[in-house]
Amino acid sequence: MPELPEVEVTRIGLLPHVRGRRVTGIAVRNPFLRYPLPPDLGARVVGRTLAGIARRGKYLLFDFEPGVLLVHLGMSGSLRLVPADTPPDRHDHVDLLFEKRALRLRDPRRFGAMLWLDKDSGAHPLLRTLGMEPLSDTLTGEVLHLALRRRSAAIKQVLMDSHVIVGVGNIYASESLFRAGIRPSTAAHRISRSRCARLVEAVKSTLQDALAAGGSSLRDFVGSDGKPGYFQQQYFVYGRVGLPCRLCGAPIRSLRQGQRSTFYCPHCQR
DNA sequence: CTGGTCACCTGGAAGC
DNA sequence: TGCTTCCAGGTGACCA
Repeated sequence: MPELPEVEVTRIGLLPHVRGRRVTGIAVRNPFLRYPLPPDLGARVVGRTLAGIARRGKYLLFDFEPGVLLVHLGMSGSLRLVPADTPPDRHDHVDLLFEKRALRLRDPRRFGAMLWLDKDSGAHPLLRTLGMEPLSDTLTGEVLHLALRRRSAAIKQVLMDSHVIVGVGNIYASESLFRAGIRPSTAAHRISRSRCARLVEAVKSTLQDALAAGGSSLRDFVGSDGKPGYFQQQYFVYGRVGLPCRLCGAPIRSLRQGQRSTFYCPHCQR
């Protein structure tokens, strides 16, 4: 999916256009996402004013005061604002109508989600168990070192575990480990305190750089304005198997971890 | 609790 | 050209 930067780019892009606006209708063309759409979604949001959009991990939280509309983009989801009369594509499953414009959810693979959470949305099972926000001050090298103590799994897989840290997906896990100079296969609990500090800085800088570039243009992703991001031009390792490392020239290698591809430089990462 | 595997779904690219 | 196989941003459920 869109990882944290792409989700945040979407949030920031939408916010000024929809905050304070009233939902005038909805259109559901296919309610079968990862979870079925709530049958009463229309009754919950139509006529309500959107107070703001928050983000927790890769979840977008549309605040309608009495409750929250939770949206997850899965692997292939995107949200865009289009003129309300724009003909839908075959994977445009849901529209939230705001007067003359539609906030349109497109998701070819349908791994995404759209749910209604009543007050106290943070207590929802999907949100309650989430780990630390990587860009918050909560995440420090010390805290990460502690969190990794009982984890013998490979650091790449622990980095992607949303119950530890949220928002770091397959692309940014590889990129962060490259920046930190750490082998993705290293057992998490064998990483020293000082290397954890370096890793935390690498995760933060990777996500921030991606955010500044407007995210990555993924196969199925476009930002809320329909424009692509450019961060993929800055990838050090992701998708670069066989190509020379941008720092040392050694050929980038790949391996499989938990049925996902990992990329790393055998010389820069130990 | 932890780690490993599977499933969910569609489409594009590569291989034969 | 057409069919088959593999691969893709996520993550909850299930098992040992």
